[in-house]
Amino acid sequence: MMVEERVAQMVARLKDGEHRITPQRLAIFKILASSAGHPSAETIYGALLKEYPTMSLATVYKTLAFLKQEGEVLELQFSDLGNRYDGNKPYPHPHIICTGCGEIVDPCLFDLNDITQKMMAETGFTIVAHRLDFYGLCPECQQKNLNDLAG
Amino acid sequence: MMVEERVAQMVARLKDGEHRITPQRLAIFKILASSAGHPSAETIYGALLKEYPTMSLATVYKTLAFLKQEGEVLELQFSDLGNRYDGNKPYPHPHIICTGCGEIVDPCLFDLNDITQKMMAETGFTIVAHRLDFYGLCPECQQKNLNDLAG
DNA sequence: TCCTAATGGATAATTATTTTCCATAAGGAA
DNA sequence: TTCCTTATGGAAAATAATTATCCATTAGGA
Repeated sequence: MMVEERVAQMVARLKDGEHRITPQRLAIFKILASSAGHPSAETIYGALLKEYPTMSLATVYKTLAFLKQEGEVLELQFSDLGNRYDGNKPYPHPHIICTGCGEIVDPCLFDLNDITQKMMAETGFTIVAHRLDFYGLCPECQQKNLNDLAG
Repeated sequence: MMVEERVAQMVARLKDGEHRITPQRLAIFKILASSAGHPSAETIYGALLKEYPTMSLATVYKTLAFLKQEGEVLELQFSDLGNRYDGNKPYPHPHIICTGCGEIVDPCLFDLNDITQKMMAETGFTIVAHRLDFYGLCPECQQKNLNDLAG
């Protein structure tokens, strides 16, 4: 989906819910829609400061909480890296996290529907979401490690 | 594995590494080995206070960080629930988390080896660990919801 | 028993996130 | 377009989890 398309989608959905579209919110939507990675609140805040010098971190957090509640953003919780946000695919999907540089990548999708069904049958839970993260070193960090060993 | 067996295992491994076995550490090992659930640092601290009135939360955190580094405990990070610890199966395995009561259950195991192999081939990452969490309502919370609606 | 580095505990510090409170502004209504 | 109401933004304080500091204590080998 194109960036403008995704932004328009967020705006439309929020208007339906009788929520206001403010310049600050729109700016945050744009950042989320145009981020390939998974920015933190702090990263989003930093990217907005030039255009919105009065922007407050609290506003970023409020907007993220709001988008999360509306199902328009996926929150990935990390107590060490800080939480990260995905506004492009706000539904469960796998991630690969580099333990070297902290990069978070979306691999091609595959779904866990079959496994989820089995889990529900086995445990009696009603499962509505999941999270699947793989941890390792990205190609760049692997190379860097080799160089460090050689040098 | 029996509780004593697991505790003995932790003690043996730490002694190998030239680490000291103190009464406080031993007590934390026992709690971890005998917890079916996934206690938080605070929960472990609370359980120890009766026997060790001078126990400090810092000691619990230090010991958990130490066990994590030694690969004897699995840390599950949650920025909202607080981190939880699993000293019985300190290796990646799936969890089911109840969004109602916060309970964390281990379903029967299945492995993601095949999927992990595919991920590595696709992305070029060297994957060394993963995390798979399912979110939903446990049977008790489902029943409670029904009762709330009826009442 | 002695010795010494590792450890425990009280406390302060950090860091991410949330709340408060009030002035401001969005956007529907007139 | 102007007005009005109420949601929102922003500064700052408050929370809460976790980590670091500092020093007295103690585990456990010599």
